[in-house]
Amino acid sequence: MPPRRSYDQYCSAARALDLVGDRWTLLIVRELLAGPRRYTDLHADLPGVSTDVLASRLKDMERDGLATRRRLPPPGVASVYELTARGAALLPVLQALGRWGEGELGERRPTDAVRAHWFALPLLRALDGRGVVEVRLEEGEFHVRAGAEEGPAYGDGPAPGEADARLVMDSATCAAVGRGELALADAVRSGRVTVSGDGPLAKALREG
Amino acid sequence: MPPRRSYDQYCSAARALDLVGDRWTLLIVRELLAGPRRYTDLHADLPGVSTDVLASRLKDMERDGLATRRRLPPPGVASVYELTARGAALLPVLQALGRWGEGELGERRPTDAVRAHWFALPLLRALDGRGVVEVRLEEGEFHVRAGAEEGPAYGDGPAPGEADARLVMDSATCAAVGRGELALADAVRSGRVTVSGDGPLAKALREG
DNA sequence: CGGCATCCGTGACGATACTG
DNA sequence: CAGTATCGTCACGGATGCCG
Repeated sequence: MPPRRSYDQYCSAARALDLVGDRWTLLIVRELLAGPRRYTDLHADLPGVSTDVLASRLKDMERDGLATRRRLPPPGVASVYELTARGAALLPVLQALGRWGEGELGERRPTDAVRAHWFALPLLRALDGRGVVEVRLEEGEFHVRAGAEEGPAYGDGPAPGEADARLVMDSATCAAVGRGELALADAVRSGRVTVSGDGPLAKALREG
Repeated sequence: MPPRRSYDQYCSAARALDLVGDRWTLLIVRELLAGPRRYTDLHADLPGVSTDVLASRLKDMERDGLATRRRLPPPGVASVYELTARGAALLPVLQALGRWGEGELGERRPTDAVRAHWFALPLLRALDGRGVVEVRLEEGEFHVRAGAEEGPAYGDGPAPGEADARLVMDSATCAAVGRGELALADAVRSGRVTVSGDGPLAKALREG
């Protein structure tokens, strides 16, 4: 195992890039912010990454304390990767990158892959700690745990526990809310978002 | 010229990494946040970058609208690179990376390069818009333009215009203030920072 | 079948030398 | 001074094979 390549600069940003500056690393973090994932899941949701690079990145992340590998309880021989607290602390980095990248996003290109939970990252800011929200788009369903102190920040599918609100919208609306162009309350008012659930958040959203 | 390599994901963070995810790119941005720089300056302050990679990154950044090349007025045939507004908007990304990387920074390694203005990036947060401040460390002098709407966020040497305060401290103190572990006012009170200048900020700092 | 390891072709990178 | 040219090396991407 060769020693990790470093920029060798006494600068915290350069040190961060020593750890997460390699190709694919931050996108793996984005995936794991959605909760524990198996190797095969990661490979499926990161089209283009080769098997050896994915394995190598996961090893690096384990060595560097960003992720851990955990055997799932029987039955099954599966194991999952999940972020450590240190790894999860990269959320602000991904948010800053995402905010900056919004200007470049534009329309979806035919070659672009999409996963529903990729819409969760920008929503996390827009919801600003207002609880656990489930969202259904045409592309799929995901949930956001805005303001949750521990555990994954978002995830695929319905929320594991009780959600504070369920929202149905299209991806353009979801993107606009995530960008902050459209307040969630306004989107509900204009009928672009349908709210269900009976938590306080759901009621507040329905009643404007 | 080969088409730019892309992750091909409909995700703003992935799009951002398409543009700034290559090795050295964000560190070049960090350098240019200190103001216009010549090719040779960049090469000198980024030990380890090869000449062709530096030239290639600068071309990419020009093509992508992150930086522009400008001929300096005669005499001299020099030209400088400087960030566009789009490029300067990467400041939050570098700040997020820097904040995360603080935990890894530790003591300076013998192989680590240091430049005075690398200490400016974390200070920008700690000063929180309190004006133009000049700082002198053993490693050199730099200035921070906290809260400045336009122009470079920081730079080497004394500030081009009038500074609101001048501070002398050691690099450990500077790093602690940048990390938020030590309030600037407390550092002044304990004598770890010497304040000069007669602007309101300098007076406020001296008077506690 | 999930989780890699191996092999191979291509492109990116790093160091040095050289040029307008 | 500001790059381009060259070259060896390494990282990456794709395919395939192995092994529990």
